[in-house]
Amino acid sequence: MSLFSEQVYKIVSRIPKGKVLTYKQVAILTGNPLAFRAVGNILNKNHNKNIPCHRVIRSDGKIGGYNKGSKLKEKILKEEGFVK
DNA sequence: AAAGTGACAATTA
DNA sequence: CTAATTGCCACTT
Repeated sequence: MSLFSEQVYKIVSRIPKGKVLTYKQVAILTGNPLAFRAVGNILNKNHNKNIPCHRVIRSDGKIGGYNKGSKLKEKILKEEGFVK
């Protein structure tokens, strides 16, 4: 575990239900606005169930991916009432 | 230790 | 407007 990943986990886990953050936003909150690339990488390698990684989407408004299947991610977002 | 990978983003054509 | 290219970071091998 590195400081960066730790920050990412902390922030993502703090995302309230019904809300979503973009990878860029998360990167900014971690303190590295240019590490949006790494944010996705962290969430991808570490599929922690304590962390709602499905609340993180692309800045383009696209779903992006999901360690359990991007299909499920999209489903969850719709279930939680998030609409782009 | 060095090179490669990826759930991205912004720019250019 | 959409499609393709380049740059970036941290992690994995």
